[in-house]
Amino acid sequence: MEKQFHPNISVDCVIFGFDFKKLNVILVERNVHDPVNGAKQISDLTLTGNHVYFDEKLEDAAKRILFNLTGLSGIYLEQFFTTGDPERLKSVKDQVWLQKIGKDPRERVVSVCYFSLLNCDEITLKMGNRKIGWYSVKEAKNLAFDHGTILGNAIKALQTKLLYEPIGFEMLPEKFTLTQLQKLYEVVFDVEFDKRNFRKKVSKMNYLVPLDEKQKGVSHKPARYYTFSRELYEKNSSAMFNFSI
Amino acid sequence: MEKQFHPNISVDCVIFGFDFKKLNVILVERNVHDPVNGAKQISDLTLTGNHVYFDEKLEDAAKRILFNLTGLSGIYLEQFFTTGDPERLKSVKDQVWLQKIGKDPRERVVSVCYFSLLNCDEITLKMGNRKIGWYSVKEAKNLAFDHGTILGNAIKALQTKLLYEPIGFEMLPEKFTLTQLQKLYEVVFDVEFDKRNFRKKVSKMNYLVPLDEKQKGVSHKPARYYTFSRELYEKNSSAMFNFSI
DNA sequence: ACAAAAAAGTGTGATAGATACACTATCATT
DNA sequence: AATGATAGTGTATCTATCACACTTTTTTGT
Repeated sequence: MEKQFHPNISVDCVIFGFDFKKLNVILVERNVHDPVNGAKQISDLTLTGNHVYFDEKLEDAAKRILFNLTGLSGIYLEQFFTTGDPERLKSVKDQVWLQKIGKDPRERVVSVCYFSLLNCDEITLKMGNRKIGWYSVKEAKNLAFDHGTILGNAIKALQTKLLYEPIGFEMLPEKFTLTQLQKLYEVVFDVEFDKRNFRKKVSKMNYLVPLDEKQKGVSHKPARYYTFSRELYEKNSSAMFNFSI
Repeated sequence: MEKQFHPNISVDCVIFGFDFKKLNVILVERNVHDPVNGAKQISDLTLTGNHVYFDEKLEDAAKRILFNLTGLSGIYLEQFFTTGDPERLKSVKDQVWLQKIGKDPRERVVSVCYFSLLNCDEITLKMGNRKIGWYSVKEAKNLAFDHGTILGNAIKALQTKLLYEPIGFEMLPEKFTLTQLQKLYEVVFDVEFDKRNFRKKVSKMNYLVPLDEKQKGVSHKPARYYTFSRELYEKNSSAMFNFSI
C-alpha cells in the first residue's frame, strides 16, 4: 500500500545558508504556462515543503524534505512557527498552482514551519523538475503563498536563537576563521562589528578552539582556523552562551 | 447551518497568571468514571483548548477559547509551538476520553499552541460542567495528552519573550509596586534579585511611570504604585527593552 | 628581488553596566 | 509606646563595552 499524504497537514522548511558573504535561503521556482499560447501565468518562488504522511511525525517530515533535497541527515532543525488560516492558499495564483500539482485547492492546510542551517558550499541541491537554488534573503521578495511571512518569521527566530545558543557554527564549515564567524553574525543581524572588540568577546568562549592550521592559497596573510567544540560548550554550561549586540 | 469543527486542527492555550506569589496556569479537570461501579478511571488535568471551526483563523480560535473562559477580549496572546505527531493522543486514557467527549479517536490532530497572560485576580473562570482553576506551574505535573510538554515549551517561550519585550505587565494590574514587578520576574525565571540592584535597573526604564498613589490598608510602610506606559515605551523604541539576567 | 595589495592580528583608555552589601523610614497592630 | 512588616535608599568593586590605528604575513605582478 502506497503511503498517503495528509491533505491538511504540511511542513515547510526555511533552509538558511551562509556563503561567507551573505545569508541565503533555498527557494524553488514555481512556473505555470498558459496551455494555449505558452505565456507565463505564474513565475515566482516558494520555500521547500511538503505534506506529511499519515503516520509521519512533523519533525520526520521536515527531515525527509531536507534529505531529499540535500542527501544529508542530522541537519540542525528547529520548529518556529505555524501558519494555517483558512485563506492562506486562496489567491488565484495559488489555486491555479495547487490544481496543477494535483492538490485539492479547497482543503485547508496547516503548515508547521522549521528553519534549518547549512553551509552553502557543502551541498548540491536537487529536486525533480523544478529549479532550486540559493537566494540572498535580502532579495527574496514576492514569494508564493504566505511564504514571505514565513521567511520573515524565520529570520527573527534565527536571530533570537543565535543570541542564546551557539548555532551559528552550523552554517560554517568544520574549520573557520574568526573573520568568517564575525561576518556570519554581521549578516544575520545586519550590523557591523569592530574586529578587535569582536575578537575580545569570542576569546572568552573557550569552546572556540584555535587549530594549528592556517588558510592556504589566499593572497594575503593567512588566517588561523578555529573549530567549535560542542563537548567543551556543554561541559561549561554554566558559562552560558550570550551574544548580546 | 451549524458551524463545524475541523477534525484535524486544534488550538491549545497556556494561560499564565501571576498572583503576586507564584506563576500559575489555568487547567481543567478531566474525569471519567467507570459506568458500572462508578470508580474513577481517569482523573487528571488538561490545558484549555478546542478544535478550530472550518472557516476560523488559528488566532481567532485561541481568542474564542479565552473569551469563553474569561469573558475578556484583547488578552495578550502569542503562538509558540505546534504539536502534531501521529501518536500524541493514542494513550489508553486519551482514547477513552476522546470517545467520551464525542471525538473520533482515530483522527490525527495538530494542535497549534498559544500562551497568554492574565492577572489572576481580575477574572472569574467558567466552563460548562468541568472544574477549572488556577494551578501553580510548579505543581502542574502529569497532565493529560502531551500537555506537559506543551507547558514546558510555554514556560521557555515566556522566559525568552520576557527578556526582550515588556510583556510582564500583562500579568500585573494597571497599578503595581516595584516589589510586585520584581517578584514577577523572580518567579518566572526562578531566581532571586537584590532589591537595590533591581530598582537601579528598572529606574532606567522611563516608560515605568511612578504614580502619586500608595498602597492602602497594608500593615507596613505602603509602597508607591507604578504603571507601564506603552506609549512611552513605543516612543523610545531605540531604548530597547532588554532584561538580561 | 622588490614593491604593492590584501587581509590578519593585536592593546589601551574611557564609559557603562553588573554585583555585593546594610541600614533607616513608614505604616498597622497590639 | 513598642513591635512587626515591608519600603526605600548609596557606595565601592568589578566586568563588559566601546572607540580607535598600526604592524605582520602572505601572494601577485614587475
